[in-house]
Amino acid sequence: MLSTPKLVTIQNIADELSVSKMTVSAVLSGKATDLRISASTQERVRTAANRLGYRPNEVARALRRKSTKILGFATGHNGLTTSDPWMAQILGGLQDGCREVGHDLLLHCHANETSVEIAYNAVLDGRVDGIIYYGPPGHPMTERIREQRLPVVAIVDEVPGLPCIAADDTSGGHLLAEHLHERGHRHLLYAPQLMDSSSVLNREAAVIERAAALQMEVSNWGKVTAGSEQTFLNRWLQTPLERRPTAIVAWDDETAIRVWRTARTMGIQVPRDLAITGFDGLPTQLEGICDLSTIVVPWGDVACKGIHTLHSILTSGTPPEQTQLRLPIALRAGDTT
Amino acid sequence: MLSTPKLVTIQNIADELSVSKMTVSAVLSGKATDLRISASTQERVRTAANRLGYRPNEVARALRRKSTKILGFATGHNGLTTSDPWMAQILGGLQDGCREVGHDLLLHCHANETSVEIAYNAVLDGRVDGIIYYGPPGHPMTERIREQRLPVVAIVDEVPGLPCIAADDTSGGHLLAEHLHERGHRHLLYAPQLMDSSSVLNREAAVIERAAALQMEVSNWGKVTAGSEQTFLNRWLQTPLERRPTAIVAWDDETAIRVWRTARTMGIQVPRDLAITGFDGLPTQLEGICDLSTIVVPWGDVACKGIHTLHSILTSGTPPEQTQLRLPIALRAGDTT
DNA sequence: ATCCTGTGCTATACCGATAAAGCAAGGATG
DNA sequence: CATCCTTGCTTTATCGGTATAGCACAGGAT
Repeated sequence: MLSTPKLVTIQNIADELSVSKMTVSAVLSGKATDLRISASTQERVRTAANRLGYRPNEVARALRRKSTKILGFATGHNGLTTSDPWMAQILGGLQDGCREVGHDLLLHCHANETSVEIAYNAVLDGRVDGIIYYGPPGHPMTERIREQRLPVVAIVDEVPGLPCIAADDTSGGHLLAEHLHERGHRHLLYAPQLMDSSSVLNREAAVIERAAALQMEVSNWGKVTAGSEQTFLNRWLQTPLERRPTAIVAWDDETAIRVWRTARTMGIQVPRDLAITGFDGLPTQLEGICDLSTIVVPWGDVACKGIHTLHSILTSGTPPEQTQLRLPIALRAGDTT
Repeated sequence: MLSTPKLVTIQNIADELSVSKMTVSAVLSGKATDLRISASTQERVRTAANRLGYRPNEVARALRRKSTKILGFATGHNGLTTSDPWMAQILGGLQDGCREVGHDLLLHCHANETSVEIAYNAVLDGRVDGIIYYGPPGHPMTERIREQRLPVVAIVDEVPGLPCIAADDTSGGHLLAEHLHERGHRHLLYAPQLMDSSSVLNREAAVIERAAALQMEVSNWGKVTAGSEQTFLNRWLQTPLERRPTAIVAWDDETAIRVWRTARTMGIQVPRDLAITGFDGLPTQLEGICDLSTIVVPWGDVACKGIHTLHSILTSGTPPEQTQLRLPIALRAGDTT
């Protein structure tokens, strides 16, 4: 029969040595000098603990110290799952961060709205010390989180009133516009995603802003949904050359790839006739097939820094002065511009 | 200042109503009839609990019941991270399973060997009730896990002495050999990975076995490492036609794609001159570029079923009779065979 | 009048740790 | 010789719940 193994407690060791359990606790938690435990007793306790294979019960500790040393992760973006490619990077970063600050990571990213509610409750239930939140600013829970001053750090997307670690999407948009300008483009076509994400909106705003500053025209024909690439490109083909954008700036890598693939099958020369850019900088197992020009978002770093920020909030009791952070983002010029 | 919010405890409610905390506990944990609490008192307790926003402290409960209702996940495969594409699917399955059985999921998949040790300790520390293990059978920790009869369920790779949920890799290998036989191939070239994984070894053995049964020849030129695809294919080109394998059976999708890509640049016609198959059935964001013939491994289902198995072990106290499970696997015939 | 039974709750202990105060014995000090 | 300090531990309370036993009171049976 498999079952939770019998635990060796501090009391077992105390009985074994005929000392009080406080003595054992003091020795094993390093407070021996505070309580003035003799060297010989310390030695006896440590030996017995080793022999019996003692491990302190973390649940009991957590109850006493009122902290589980577990951090939670919740997403408020509907439909987002751990299978999404950038989520994998985020998870990796969260784990790295947790290891660095000595906490564990509890996942609450079910692909539905209850995720945030579950995570929110997890804090109130004392299951986690704090939460990393990746979701839209308007989620109903964010209001409660602010009101109750719960230890929550937002990542990737800004949430008013909460500390936030994100990528510098604005710089990313600028870099993209500048890059295309350098390559001689004067008319861009932005392919947006209408999602409740400040990150995505920042990308768009920055491209448009910098493009305008560089005297470039920016068109917007609405989103390129999966399946509508051909229609989209047909419209492009039918546009007279003088009014035709020379580059499509997709809101993310996936869209860019879809457009690129369709363009290829339609005989459109990339980047000669049409340049295409993405945004995300995701590695893919098919890398090399399409060397997409894109902005590399440091997903892992954002997540990792988020954990550190959360940890310092929990440790210091107050949010660090710099709770809004934008991590540097870089252009990766590929073959599509 | 952000910090752990002030908790409403059972005692607060008891004080408020001038009843004992046991009364409150009984009502709120549904044991009211056992303890014969009057309907009016029950009502008063519930009202007060709602008004004060009471939530039971899960840590205190966990201490008493000696179960955290948290399950851990550990990988013993060195270098494996959450960014690996099949890991994303596994994580998704683990989460689904956890939600179904009402537990939380704690991650311990750092990309190094200590992952298992950390997870192992987490059980002993009482932080998690049990563990899902994805790693090689020979990991030193697996021995201790067996000895101490810890609640651990292996997934994907078999570990002697532990319950295991895996994909039916053997059937997958058979399907692959049969498929290639049907397409007229009589000489396969197996591109293996030498890794300490029963899953991968099963794939290989099954392909070879069924190929032999179907009178097909199977060659093996060793692994195709990243970068050596060209050398590998040159050897293939230089092999006289009559001794040349007509299909490369790669141990996984990623290798298959690498070979396919290189073959294409070398002007080798796929599948006319050379067929290529993978194994994993991963969705990719570049899907459509290469419609690889592969075996679809139900990673998510394996993980989810693993959670259910672990849960039933913890609940029943004994491993269910059927602790070795192989989930069905399917062929997805693409354009490369 | 006494015993018994059911109702409705309270008291106590416990889960496994830690914080804080207490206390006995021995040596130093006045 | 009485007082104080130091050493080396022990005692008690606490974290926030739950399990178990107990107890006061009312009403019916004997």
